[in-house]
Amino acid sequence: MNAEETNISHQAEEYLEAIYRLEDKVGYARTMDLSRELGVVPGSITNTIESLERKGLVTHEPYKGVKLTDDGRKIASSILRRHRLAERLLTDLLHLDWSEVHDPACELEHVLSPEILKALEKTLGHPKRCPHGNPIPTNCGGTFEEETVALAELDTKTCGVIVKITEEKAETLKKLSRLKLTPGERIKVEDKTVPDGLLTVRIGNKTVKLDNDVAAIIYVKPNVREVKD
Amino acid sequence: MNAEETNISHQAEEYLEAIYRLEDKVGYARTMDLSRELGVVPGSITNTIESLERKGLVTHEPYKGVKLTDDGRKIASSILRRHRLAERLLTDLLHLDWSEVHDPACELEHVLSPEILKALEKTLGHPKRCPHGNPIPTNCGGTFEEETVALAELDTKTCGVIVKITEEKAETLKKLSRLKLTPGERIKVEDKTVPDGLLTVRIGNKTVKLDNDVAAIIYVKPNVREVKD
DNA sequence: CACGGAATTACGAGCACTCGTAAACTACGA
DNA sequence: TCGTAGTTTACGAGTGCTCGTAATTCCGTG
Repeated sequence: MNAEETNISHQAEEYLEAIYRLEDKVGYARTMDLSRELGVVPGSITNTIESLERKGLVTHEPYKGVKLTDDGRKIASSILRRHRLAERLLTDLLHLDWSEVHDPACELEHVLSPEILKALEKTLGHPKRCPHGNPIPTNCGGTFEEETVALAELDTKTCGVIVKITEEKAETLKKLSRLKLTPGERIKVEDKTVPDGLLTVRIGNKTVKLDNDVAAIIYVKPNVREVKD
Repeated sequence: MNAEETNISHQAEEYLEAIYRLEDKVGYARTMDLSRELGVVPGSITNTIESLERKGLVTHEPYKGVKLTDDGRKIASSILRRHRLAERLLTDLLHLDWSEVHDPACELEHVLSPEILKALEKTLGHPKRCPHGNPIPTNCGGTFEEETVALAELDTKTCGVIVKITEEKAETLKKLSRLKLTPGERIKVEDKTVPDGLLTVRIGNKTVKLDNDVAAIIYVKPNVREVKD
């Protein structure tokens, strides 16, 4: 059935996942980005990328960037799928907070067999998004992306519903969780004129100030009252 | 907090788990048993055992057998705990059949953090046994063992309730599952006089013949109508 | 066109592990 | 006392992977 030896190490899976995420977010994956993302020195990145290229999972144009091949994208989206379903397992079934499920899901994603995944997806009711609001790739590798805009780019005095948070650092998420800045919540930009990159928003019945870098990872669907799952 | 470096590889965890199971079942763990259990040549077993001994996890009396130390037992029971809770996750929450959860649980057991485990146990309602009926070690390492007897040793014409199945080979379990020979079911020995190591039992409204080696891994609580969880 | 940041190359090295082999040894029952 | 199954010993070896270093090369910009 499967001609090629798909012998991917866990670490290689992490590489593919990171590339996928970066392509998703900024359209390309550069050495430096991967280096930062994975906590590995640039030289090592290039080396490992080369080995992934030998396996036909990425194409690498020197000094241009890395792109997933079809095979690579298939694997990467499968990993992301496992990752995000694992996150929903942790939130929906084990009732952990959405801000603390990313790291454990990084471990789980490597041990979820297709059979488990199938059962998991069925139990969860075929969710479309992970707890952070990012889309869960389908079994065939497709994703449906909601049209959203970064909170930082929303006009003053406009409302929207938080759709997704595009960063997974534990402490950032914990902060957002405490402020109830959660996917699905209604949010309104009160003031953008404050100097020093601060943004005033209304969430629930509270008003909070946000750093611009935080406002850059929160994506919102503007001018709607709610977002269907 | 923890003085010692607890740096156990996954494979070493499998060793400890196997030793624990064997001690439980027959009271000791010999090289050959481990060799069979783990699919590794006897010489290698002794080698690895020696490294476990250096870590203070087992004691090894040459030509006598291996025993877990207190430290080793602590780790082993924690692994078994993770393993069996993982199995219940798969059966109770993901609705997989109890006959097919052992192998995936072998993978899961290595990535279940204490936090996940705690949430899992709470969600499951603090179960006392795995889907095969074997006791789940508590957080402190204790277990409560039901008093049971092997089906093979039950007298003719006596009834009992299946408490546990003490083997985890997928095909054996699948066979039992198909026959509804499941923990919790009432069973009655109809006939033991058949030659050739066959045993006739009544389960549900059917009568089936069992090999003696199968009857040896089914443990029963005799003369009761049901077993509490 | 020179400069600085980014990327690449070509190593090496370490590691941690795991397992197998083959030869010697022990225990234990016949 | 002997034989055999079980066990230990002492190696080696592969292997697979991952990462860092350091020197070089490329690219775009001023």
